[in-house]
Amino acid sequence: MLEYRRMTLAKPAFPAPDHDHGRCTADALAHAEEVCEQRAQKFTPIRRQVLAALLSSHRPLGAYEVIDELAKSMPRPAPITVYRALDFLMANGLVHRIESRNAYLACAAHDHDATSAVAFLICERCGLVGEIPSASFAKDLNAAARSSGFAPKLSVVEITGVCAHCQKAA
Amino acid sequence: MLEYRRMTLAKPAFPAPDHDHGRCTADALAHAEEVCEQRAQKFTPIRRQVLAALLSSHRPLGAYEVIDELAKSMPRPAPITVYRALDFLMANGLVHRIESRNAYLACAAHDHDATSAVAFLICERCGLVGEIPSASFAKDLNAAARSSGFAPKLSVVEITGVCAHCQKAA
DNA sequence: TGAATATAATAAGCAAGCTTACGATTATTC
DNA sequence: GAATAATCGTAAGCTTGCTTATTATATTCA
Ligand SMILES: [Zn+2]
Ligand SMILES: [Zn+2]
Ligand SMILES: [Zn+2]
Ligand SMILES: [Zn+2]
Repeated sequence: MLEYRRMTLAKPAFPAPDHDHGRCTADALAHAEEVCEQRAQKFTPIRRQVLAALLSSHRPLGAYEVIDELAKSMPRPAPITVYRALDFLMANGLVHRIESRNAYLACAAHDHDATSAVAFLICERCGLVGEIPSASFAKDLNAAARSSGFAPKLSVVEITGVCAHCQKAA
Repeated sequence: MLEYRRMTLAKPAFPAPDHDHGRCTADALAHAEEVCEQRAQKFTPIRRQVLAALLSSHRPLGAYEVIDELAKSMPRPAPITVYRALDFLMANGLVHRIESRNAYLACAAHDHDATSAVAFLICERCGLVGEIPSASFAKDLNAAARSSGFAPKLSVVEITGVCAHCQKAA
């Protein structure tokens, strides 16, 4: 029961419109610090700022949108600066790349391991993106792949649709 | 048994290195003609040529690669020309877009209905791409999505890994 | 045949994503 | 404290993906 609560709390499938986003952001930044310390990686100001920019919403941002976001609070960074930070954050499992959008999303589920597959739920109305743990389907997916002798490594699973909140609003 | 043969022939999960690709291409073009006729759509020369370019390999090609391919046998087409053809071919289920590559792939499984989800197996060694029918996993995937109230519409499932042939070659 | 529609060619351009090159700055390490 | 490595800033540029606008060519059909 405790385990169940912990899991459902730790892995919200989709960001609820009324969640405490300040807390949500603070937690993510704290988590990032922790991860970097554990791995002896440097969570430098620019890396923090890029992550913070992504955390400002639960929407994936293109690299140039990140630049625009940062430009609000500092001298406009060059693309390379942002790409370097994004590479770092992705390498450490703090940011996901949404392939179908060429965009980047701050990881909101700090408990899946960095290498494991994640599926994304992308709402076509509000643009918010949720993560669902791969456990529930990766097995079947990988089995289907392996049935033809294919050795799966990395899975991109991105589901577009309408989130619960936007359905009600319609 | 007959049904089984038909299905495995019609839905090869991954293009075998020794398959009769000439036949494979001819079949696909014939199928395209058929589909267009049934739908009263025009399978014009440029559309045919773009499809043929994509069929030249089982690799996804970017729009500019398609242009390069066409340039070999005709005056270099403008981007817009190719994009129009690609849009047409996608709308009629003859071509898939591989989101994680910003590239286009000729559909090699002429029997899945145009709207249903498909998963792709992308070999990171040889670059070939196979399709697997969604049936085997779409159910679980959609169920996982719906469990959080999300109404899934379109799924992008792209699995990178190593194909059977490249595993042997290694 | 002539109007309406669909398709294609021509020309130009924009925006996004990403990279290369190089010098400056900061940490680490010996 | 000098050498090394990691990080960052600056400047420039490349490629790809895709669009807009306009004119021309077929097709369809009344
Ligand atoms: Zn939040
Ligand atoms: Zn929504
Ligand atoms: Zn083939
Ligand atoms: Zn291969």
